[in-house]
Amino acid sequence: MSQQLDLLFYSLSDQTRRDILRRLTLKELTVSQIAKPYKISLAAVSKHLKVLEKAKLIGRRRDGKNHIIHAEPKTLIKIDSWIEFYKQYWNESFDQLNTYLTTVGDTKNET
Amino acid sequence: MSQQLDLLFYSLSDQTRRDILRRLTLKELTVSQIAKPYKISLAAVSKHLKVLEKAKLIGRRRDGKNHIIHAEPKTLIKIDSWIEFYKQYWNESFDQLNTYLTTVGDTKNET
DNA sequence: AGAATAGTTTACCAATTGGTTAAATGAGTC
DNA sequence: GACTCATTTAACCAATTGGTAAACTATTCT
Repeated sequence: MSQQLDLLFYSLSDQTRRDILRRLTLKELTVSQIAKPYKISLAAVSKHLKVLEKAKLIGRRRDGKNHIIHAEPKTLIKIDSWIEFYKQYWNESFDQLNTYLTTVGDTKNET
Repeated sequence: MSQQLDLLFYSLSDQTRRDILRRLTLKELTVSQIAKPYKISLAAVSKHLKVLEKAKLIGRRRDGKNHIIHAEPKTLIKIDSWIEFYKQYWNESFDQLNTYLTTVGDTKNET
C-alpha cells in the first residue's frame, strides 16, 4: 500500500531518473538511446530503469534486441492524490487573510 | 535547484516521515509528542525531523525546553508544479478517445 | 549548584545506494 | 555454430541510510 508510495517518491528523488522520465514522456526510447546523454555506464542506466520500472513509472516492450521503454505518467496520479490532502493547508495564510477581510468588511464604505 | 527536489522527494519516500508530516499538518507538536506513536527511539525521530527540515517541509520554534514543530505544506507546491508537466500526458488515452468521438461524431443521429 | 526534562549529537552497525568493470543472456546475422 | 549488438546480471566499492545506545547541551525547577 504505502510501500508503493515509498517506491514512487524514492524513484523521483534522483535527478537522473527524473530526467529519464521526462524524456520518455515525450518519446519512447531504447535503453541505449536513454543512456547516451549521461556520462554514467549503460549498466548504471539499466539499474535506474529498474528502479523506475519497479515504481511503475515506466514500462517496456521488446523489439528484437532492443528494449523499448515508455513512460507511464499516470502513475504520478498517486502522488497527486497524496498531495491533494495538503492543498487545503498550503494556502492557509491566504485564506486567513480572506477571512479577516470578510470579518472586517472588504469594502471601504460601510460607515 | 533540482537538489531541492531531490531532497523533497527523498524526504517523502519514507512512510514514517510522511506520517509525521501528515500529523503536523493537522496540529503543531513537540518532538516528544511526535515520537510517541512510533516504536523507534527519540533520536531516530529527531533524525527524521532533520531530514524533513532540510527539505523545508517542516519548521521549528523554541518554547523553553520544547521544540515546537510545524508543517510547511506549501513546500509541496514544488512537487505539484513539477507534476504539472506530466498531467497533459497521463490522460492521453482518454484524450485520444475524445478525439476519436469528435472525429466520428459523438451524436448517434448524423446519418 | 544540583537534579530533572527535552532534544541533539556522536559513534557505531547492518543494509542499501549509485556507481564501476566484467561476465552472462538474448536475438538477429554470417 | 560462431559473431555481433543490445541489454542485464554479478561482484565489487565507497558513501549513505535508518536504526541503536550513550554522551552531550540547553532549559527549567528546587
